[in-house]
Amino acid sequence: MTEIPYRYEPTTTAAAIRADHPDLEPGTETGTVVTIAGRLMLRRVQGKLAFGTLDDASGDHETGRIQLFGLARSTPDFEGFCDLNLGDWIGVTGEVMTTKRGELSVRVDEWQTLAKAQRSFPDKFHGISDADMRYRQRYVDLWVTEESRTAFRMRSTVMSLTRRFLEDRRFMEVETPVFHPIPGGALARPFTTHHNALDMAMFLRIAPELYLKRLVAGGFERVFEIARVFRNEGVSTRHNPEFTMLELYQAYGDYSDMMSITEDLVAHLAMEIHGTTTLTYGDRELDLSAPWRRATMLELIAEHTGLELSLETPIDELRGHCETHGVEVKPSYGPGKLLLELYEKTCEAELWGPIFVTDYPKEVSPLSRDHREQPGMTERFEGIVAGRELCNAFSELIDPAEQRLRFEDQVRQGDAGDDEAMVVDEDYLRAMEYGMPPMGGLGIGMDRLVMLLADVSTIRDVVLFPTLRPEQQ
RNA sequence: GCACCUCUAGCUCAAUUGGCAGAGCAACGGACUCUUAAUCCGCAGGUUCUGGGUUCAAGUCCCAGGGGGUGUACCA
Repeated sequence: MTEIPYRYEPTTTAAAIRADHPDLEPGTETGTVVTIAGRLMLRRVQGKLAFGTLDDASGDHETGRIQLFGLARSTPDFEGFCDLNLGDWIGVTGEVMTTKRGELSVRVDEWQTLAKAQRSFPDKFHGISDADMRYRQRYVDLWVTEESRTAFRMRSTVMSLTRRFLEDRRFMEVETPVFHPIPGGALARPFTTHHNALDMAMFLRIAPELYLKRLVAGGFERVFEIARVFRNEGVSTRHNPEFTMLELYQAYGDYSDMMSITEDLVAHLAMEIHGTTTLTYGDRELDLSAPWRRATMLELIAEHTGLELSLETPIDELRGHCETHGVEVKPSYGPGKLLLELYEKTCEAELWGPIFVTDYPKEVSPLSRDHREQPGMTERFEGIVAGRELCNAFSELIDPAEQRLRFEDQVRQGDAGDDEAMVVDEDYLRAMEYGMPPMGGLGIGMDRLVMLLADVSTIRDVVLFPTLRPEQQ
């Protein structure tokens, strides 16, 4: 039985050794003694010599690995070293040197098993191809699949850069409840749970919006939250039941300020991560540089279908156009909802973008403020990139009387069978009644943003543990 | 939810028309003093996702179920 130490103290990493020792001649002995730790990914035993490849967390499959060089005459328990299995974790102390063939290596002068792999690692060359296994056993995937490590490192970088970007603009990060007594802030079906001591139903949040706006009413003029939200919907390459949304609210701003922040943030992330705002997504090029195109929903419908429509268009005519374009409608839909459906089915997927689609009907925007020029419309926009909604933002509705009317309209839609309609949130109205300043609000789907930056086509490649059915016994 | 595809050794994959389930890697035993997915010799490894059916004979065909993938719907 190998004794496993309780702690181990590496003095450096594979990447650092590489960086510190570029271009050594074959057969060099540097005199530098290091201690490193990681996982044995490859092994080549040749009689009285043994070569291993150790991976650690310091880089990718090129930079984050280093060769180990063991010799029968100097490596303690050489037999044991040769018997190590792929997947074992080990610590090694020895001199940094190059082999006769010039490969930078650490000579194994001392070594220590840190973990035995009791299960055999996947094929060292082919890795894992079974998607199911990659998601269920992410702990294996991360070691074996280079792209997977890269994507999740990038995700972490995106979150970190986003925080810094917003803090630099005087936004304050806050945390609001995940358990909501009333689900609100978005149109979606919630997950329900129950609090035993309080004996009450609770809902996992579908959006942090209403709490964040309460904070602005409370005097925190610029707030943001990177919020895990939960929606009880189907799963797909673009949807995971729990996902991460950035929401921010800025007092005294409006939706045009939100467009600027969105453009600047996305371009900033692209520059920091890729050094350019021109990315490849799938097999197409994507230019994220500001400014993004802006067009109203009605303009886009006209562009894609040739139909000049408006909220004044007779409703039967709108229904007819929906039918022509294969859009399913319910009798309860008003003109606003019909226009939105028409836009989504005929335009959205065609927009490679990036583009801000502006001016959404009041009927489908219960939390946005009336458009200052277009009656029946609100000052709302969605950012569409690569045919997908990336963000949603508006000049926030701040008038409690108007908000009450919007809520009541939602209740009517709910009574008419829309199980995603909102309900009246009296406390939110009370907060408004104390006075809520004009503000702009923005929500960005962070998972989808990372997908764009990492050039992956399924959300499961940017969510560490995506929702799956439990494995059968 | 619906449609299509898929499931074979720990991993990656073969298996002709329905005719004895195989290989590489890993593991295990051995050889090898400069390897780079090391190489060589040897050994072992299976409820072919599950359950039914057709057949002399099923990994293969049929039915039902399960997991996964893709598309579609739902999802601002």
